[in-house]
Amino acid sequence: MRVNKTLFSPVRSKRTFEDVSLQVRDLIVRGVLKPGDRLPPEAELGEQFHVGRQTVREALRILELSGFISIQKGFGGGPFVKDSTVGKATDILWHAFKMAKTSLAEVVAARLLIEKAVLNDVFDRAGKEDIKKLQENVAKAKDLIAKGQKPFDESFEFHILLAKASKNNVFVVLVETINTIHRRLRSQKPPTFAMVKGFVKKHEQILEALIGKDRQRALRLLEEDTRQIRNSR
Amino acid sequence: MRVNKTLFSPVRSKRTFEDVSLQVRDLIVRGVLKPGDRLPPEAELGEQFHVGRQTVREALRILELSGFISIQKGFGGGPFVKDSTVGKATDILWHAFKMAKTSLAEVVAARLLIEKAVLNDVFDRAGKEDIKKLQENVAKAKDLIAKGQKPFDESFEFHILLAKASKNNVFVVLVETINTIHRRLRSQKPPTFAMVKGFVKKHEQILEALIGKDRQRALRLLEEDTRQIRNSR
DNA sequence: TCACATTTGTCCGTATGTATC
DNA sequence: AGATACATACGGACAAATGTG
Repeated sequence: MRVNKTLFSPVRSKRTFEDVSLQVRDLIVRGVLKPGDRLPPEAELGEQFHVGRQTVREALRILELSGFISIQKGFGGGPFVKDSTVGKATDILWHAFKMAKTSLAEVVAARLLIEKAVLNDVFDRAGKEDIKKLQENVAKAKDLIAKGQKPFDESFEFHILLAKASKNNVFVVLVETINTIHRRLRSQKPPTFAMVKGFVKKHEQILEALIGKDRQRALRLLEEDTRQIRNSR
Repeated sequence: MRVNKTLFSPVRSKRTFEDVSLQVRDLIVRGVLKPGDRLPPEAELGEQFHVGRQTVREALRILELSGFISIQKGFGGGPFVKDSTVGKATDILWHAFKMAKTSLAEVVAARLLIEKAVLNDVFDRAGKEDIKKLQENVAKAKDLIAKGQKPFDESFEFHILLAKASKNNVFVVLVETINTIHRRLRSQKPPTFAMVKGFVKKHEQILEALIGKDRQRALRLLEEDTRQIRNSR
């Protein structure tokens, strides 16, 4: 009796460009190649790996989409090692949600639950530096408002800083991802000046509650903040 | 004064293969092309888009890595539209966490907080069908144990079913992502038979608490279950 | 401003591997 | 077992972009 090969052999698809991309990826993940490093041009990579240029290009496409490298054309150009890979994951998840016809309400509900869990952790773990960064963020946002500008990025950054104060990198990535998706979902109608002003006001109050160690008030304020964002559609 | 081009022109979509992949991706996202559909072979796609085969191939690489299509070789093969795009995002996040040197403790903490939030929602939203699916899952796991096999996938699936019972697609994706990463982090030491048996026991108790509407007990059991998994390293 | 070198982007022709009928 | 249809891979060629002198 012949062994069913689907049981034992789905391990290798034997595609050369995958092999090449995996080799380069490992060099980056293991830190041999560091952010900012320039890889050899396509032709030279082909010589070193003993493969054609087309194969190299397909490997580079994979690495580029995965966020490991960026590519610049022309003199002095070529593939460069990038530092962050979160953005591309956000992009893929965004399309995954879109395909699954995920509603805005679902995203808001998920965002609220996660940020509440994060905030709860922040109360136990935040240090002086974290508080300081949050204060600077709010101060900058208020400054921009005073100048008549919308502190859109600062308003977004506040939530990232909160996640960082939880001292858990997973939360930073999750909050970044979900909030980006949330922002994209309602991007057709950007918030008005009054709305952003309301966000900053809430952020200031959350920060006060955090300093005053008033956990329940902070959680309630965060909920109001998120619902405020939801209604901005 | 010359306008800084980084302010206005980061829109560059000058690359043909990006254009091609975007066009095909939109057809899939908008549902014109549905899961299981077979796309024309590379040569024909090249003719329709008026581009070369290499350009088509690079576009297909992007779509493949993004999880929108899979590619089969040989007669009757070609690019096929896939249904789920979550797996690739998980892969990218996994490497992102790895590069950021995220610890197992951080992943476990994040997983626990999210699953507790999800379980809390499940108490309000789960219907009869959800309970039934969870019961079937536990029954199958117990059955495998009785046969002396490790119900590894079932033990994983239980948490996905819980997320689905929350009726929020975002949670399904998040739980799937984090749990997969958690599993990979401890994959060097797979759980023993006794451990998996312990998981299933906890799952059964959580299900009982869910049916009995004992929210606090269910949350406590979930915490025990997750900590049990952590200790299996 | 004008070449000029470097490197990616693109196309074509061709050959080989692979899965199905 | 052989023909077919498809992806995979190579090499050559030229265009386009980009920085240098």
